[in-house]
Amino acid sequence: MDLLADLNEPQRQAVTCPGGPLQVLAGAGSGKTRVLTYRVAWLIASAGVSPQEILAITFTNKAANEMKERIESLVGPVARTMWVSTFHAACARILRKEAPHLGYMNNFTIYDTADQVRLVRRCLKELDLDIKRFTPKGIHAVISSAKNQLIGPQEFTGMVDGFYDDTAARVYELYQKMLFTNNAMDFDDLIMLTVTLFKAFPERLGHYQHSFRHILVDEYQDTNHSQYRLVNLLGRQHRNVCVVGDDDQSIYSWRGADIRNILDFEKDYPDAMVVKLEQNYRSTQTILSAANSLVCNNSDRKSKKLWTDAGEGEPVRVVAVSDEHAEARFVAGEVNRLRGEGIPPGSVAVFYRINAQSRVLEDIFVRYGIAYRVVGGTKFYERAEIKDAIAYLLLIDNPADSVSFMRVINSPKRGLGQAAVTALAGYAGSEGITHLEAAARADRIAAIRPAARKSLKAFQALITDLAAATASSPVAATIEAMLAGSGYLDMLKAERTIEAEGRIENLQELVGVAAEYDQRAVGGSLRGFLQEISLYTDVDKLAVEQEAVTLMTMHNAKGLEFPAVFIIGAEEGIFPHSRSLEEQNLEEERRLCYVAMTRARRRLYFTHATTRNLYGGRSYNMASRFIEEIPARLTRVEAEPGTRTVSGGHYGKPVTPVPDAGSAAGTFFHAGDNVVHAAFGEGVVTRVEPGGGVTVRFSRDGSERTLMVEYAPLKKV
DNA sequence: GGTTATGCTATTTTT
DNA sequence: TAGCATAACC
Ligand SMILES: Nc1ncnc2c1ncn2[C@@H]1O[C@H](COP(=O)(O)OP(=O)(O)OP(=O)(O)O)[C@@H](O)[C@H]1O
Repeated sequence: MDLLADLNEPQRQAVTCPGGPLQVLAGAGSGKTRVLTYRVAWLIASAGVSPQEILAITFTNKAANEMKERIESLVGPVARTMWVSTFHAACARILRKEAPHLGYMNNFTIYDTADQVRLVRRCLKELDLDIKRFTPKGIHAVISSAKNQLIGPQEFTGMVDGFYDDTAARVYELYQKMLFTNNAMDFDDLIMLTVTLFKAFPERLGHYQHSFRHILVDEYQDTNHSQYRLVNLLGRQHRNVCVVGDDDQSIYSWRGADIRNILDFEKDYPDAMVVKLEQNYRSTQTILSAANSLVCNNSDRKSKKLWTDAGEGEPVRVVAVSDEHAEARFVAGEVNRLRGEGIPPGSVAVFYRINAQSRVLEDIFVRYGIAYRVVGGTKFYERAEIKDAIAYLLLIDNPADSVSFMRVINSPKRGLGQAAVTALAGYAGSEGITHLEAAARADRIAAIRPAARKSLKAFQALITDLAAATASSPVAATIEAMLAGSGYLDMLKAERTIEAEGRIENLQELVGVAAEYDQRAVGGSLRGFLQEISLYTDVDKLAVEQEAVTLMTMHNAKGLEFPAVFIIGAEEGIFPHSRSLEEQNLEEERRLCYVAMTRARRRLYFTHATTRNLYGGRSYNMASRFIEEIPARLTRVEAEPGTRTVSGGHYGKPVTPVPDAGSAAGTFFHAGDNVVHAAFGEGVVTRVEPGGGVTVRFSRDGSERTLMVEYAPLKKV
């Protein structure tokens, strides 16, 4: 069987394990994901397991799609009926069928984090609590972590004490009630309610236990308790549970992930077969040794061997720069240099600790003309206009959804004030009807003025009409009709600003996404579309655009690999982040560093800046302790000219100056260059000034301005 | 009731 | 710094 030809011996052993509990605990790049993928393929192709009997769990939707594709390429289209998804998506799929058992409707809405926090805020207000003291975010975090522990509202109330937690418990109860009346669930509910369902309806559990003959979980080190329980319940009958992971790569404890899940697997399944993988197929020996030395500073870990036959490779480069601009310029210059070494920009990734760090990088990349794409950050689906549009669609699909109703009832402005909306909500509550139904009966609500009544009724009619039309029209058409009919598009057009144009473009992109869905999904529906995008994040659409540098947080980098990796902002306070230090999470930060480093195949860089602007203030940071945890023999330490380090010479090695990456104005702009400025438009360089300035004459108004190259949003054309 | 301004605040990581 | 929420104002 040629499936097995792509595997080494221990991998083959894991892949062909006939059944029973199986654990693969192994270091980075040792082929764990490959094992999982091939095991699924093998089960289908050689063990007579039907694809429908397989449940494979991945960490992101993107990883799920990749795995599906890979399996399909190994065993053919039969693979399409497998369940390969995230925990959340799998549970959502189960609950779409089973929700009525729990009193929810099948078309429940899934609230994203912002919706959840908004709902908590509403609960706090309803209970007349001090929002300053009990911040919606804080309370939400408490509720979320309770749910991750499978602690429902009543149970939570019963077990906590102390004023804060008691208050949180009251909010939790109301919050859960509100979700229920809105026919909505939050992310954590997806898992918790699935477990609840299985506990309350054993025959439903039996059904799924029976149908999932094999359960496989990737990135098992980042599962939380509720997910653990779920796997445990589902796997009870066949006991064909295969988990794959690396305790050193557990980086989501703040989201409830519990490293004990993987460490205790053998306790839960004493008969488990345990396979170790020790050959790394990704990185050079230098990178591996560096990462390993680093992570050895953690206690409480299962030590793992890891070797490679890829050779020594280049030293890890550690570069000191003066500030974040110099840092970005260094990276940009290096990206250009790497091209010459056969590493195109598409093979380069830049990782940072916090999203805010991407800004400067983007600025400089634009100026250098380097293509890049940012993964994560302000996400497409979190933009206000997209959320508004989706809220309309959700309301069309689920008239009971009061959060969506509230979101869009006055955007665009419909002449409804606080008073009218409150009266409407009150009426809906007392009559036990939805907000939308209440809008239809606006005439009966005394507190609402005639003009407002009229627009409420019009709104209700709009939504109802759109809902009636959805069955017979493609999703894209529904969205277009909604944008036009609601006046949303007109509102943006009337604004006549750059931002509004951008928003219109975003909405067009949404229509595009829907059109793509219409084409692809046979028997597609508005509901299907909404369900698909409700669990969708930007990481999932990380398209393999060639030639663009990838910018993302280290968390997003999990599971990926790149020939060259830059880890920027390697400074105390940033990485490790000061907040993590406060919370005693140094070891998790170190694991994050380990994950980031082991994404690199051949080249690895750390940069740290003496000073940087962050949150509006200037800070001076020492180089990250993580840098010092890498043995000096594996690194090459350098400093850009003019860089002074904070603590001075704490490296074990003399510092070699690095040639300037080309920041001087002269190297970038020449008299006669055509340029474009973000605010002033197109122009031409008339003079290059000493000291990093250029004089540009702008064609728009004929003005001449002298600009500092370092700061001006100026680009060659 | 709507608009605008100012005033605040919170800024880690995300399915 | 910027993004949001509330307050003052029209
Ligand atoms: N037997 C093998 N022969 C050749 N290449 C392999 C083999 N096994 C894995 N690889 C390659 O090694 C790389 C890492 O594999 P994979 O992503 O499965 O590892 P992993 O253990 O899941 O990594 P991580 O935990 O770091 O995300 C991939 O490029 C994969 O194609």
